[in-house]
Amino acid sequence: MGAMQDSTDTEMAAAAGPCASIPAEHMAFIRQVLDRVGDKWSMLIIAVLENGPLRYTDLQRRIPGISQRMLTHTLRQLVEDGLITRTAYAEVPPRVEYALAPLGRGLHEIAMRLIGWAADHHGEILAHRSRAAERD
Amino acid sequence: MGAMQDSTDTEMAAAAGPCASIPAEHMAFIRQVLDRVGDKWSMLIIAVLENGPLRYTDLQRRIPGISQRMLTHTLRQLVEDGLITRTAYAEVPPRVEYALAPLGRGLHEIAMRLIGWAADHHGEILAHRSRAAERD
DNA sequence: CGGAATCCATTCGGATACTG
DNA sequence: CAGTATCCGAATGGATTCCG
Repeated sequence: MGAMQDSTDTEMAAAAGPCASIPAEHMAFIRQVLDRVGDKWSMLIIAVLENGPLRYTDLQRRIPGISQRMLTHTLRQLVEDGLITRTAYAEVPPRVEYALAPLGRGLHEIAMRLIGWAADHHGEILAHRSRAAERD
Repeated sequence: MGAMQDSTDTEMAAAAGPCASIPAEHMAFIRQVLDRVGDKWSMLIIAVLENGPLRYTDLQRRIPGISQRMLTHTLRQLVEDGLITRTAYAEVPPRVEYALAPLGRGLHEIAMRLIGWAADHHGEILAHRSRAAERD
C-alpha cells in the first residue's frame, strides 16, 4: 500500500483492500448513516440494550442525563431505521419494550468497541485537551 | 446469557463481565468522548487519514461537502484531543500536514468498522426507513 | 407508564469575503 | 495554500406542561 499515483484513482479505490481510502461513491450513504448514528445518544441506546429488552423508564435510568424529548426522538429514529424494535403491550399500566433488532446487533458490536475505547483512553484525551488549553 | 431474574438487578450489573451493561460511573466520560467523536465529520476525517498524512486541501477534496469552517474546526478539536497531529512546514507556499496520532489509531480502527458497517447495511436501513415512512 | 407538545437557548454548520 | 472572520438559518437538545 505504498505510493499512490493520481491516475485511475477511482479504479484503484475500487480494487484496493478493505482498509483502502474510502471510495467517493460510498461517501454519500456513509454520511447518511453517520448522521443518524453519530448523534449524541444513538450509540448509547444501542449499547445499553445488549442484555435484552428494556422499558422506556429503564432506558431513562440507564442513560443519565437524557431528556424524555431526546429519548423518545432517538428511539423513534432507531425504530424507523430498523435498528431496534418497539413492542407495546396492551396492559394497564401500559408497558413498552425496546430491543435490538437483528440489524442493530452489528452496530451494537461497534458501539461497544467505541465505548470501550472511550473508557480506555479518556484519560489521555483529557490530558491532551488540558495541556492544549493551558498553552492557549 | 440465559434467563434473567429481576432480583438484585444492580448487583448483577456490577458483577457481570466486560460486555455487561455499562457501569454508571463510566457514563460521564463516555458521553464526553462521544460528543467529540460523534459529530458530523470527526469519524470521516479519522477514517480518511489512514494512508498517511494529508494536507488541508487534500482533506477537503477527500471529504466532499465539508466546508472550510467545519474542516478547520473539527481538525482543531481532534488536534486538541491528541487524536491527530498537525505539522506546519515553514515554506512558501505554506504546507500543513495532518496525520493520525498514536491515540487516533485505535479510533481509526473503529471508524473503519463503522464505515464498513454503514456501507454494508445502508440498503437495509433505507428500506426500513421508507417502509416506515409509507406506513405513516 | 409512556409518551406528545410547546417553548426556548445553544450549537451546528454553510456561504461568503478576506488574510498572511 | 491554509486558514480567519462574520453572518445567518437550521438543527440540536433541555425544561416544562399536558395527555391517554
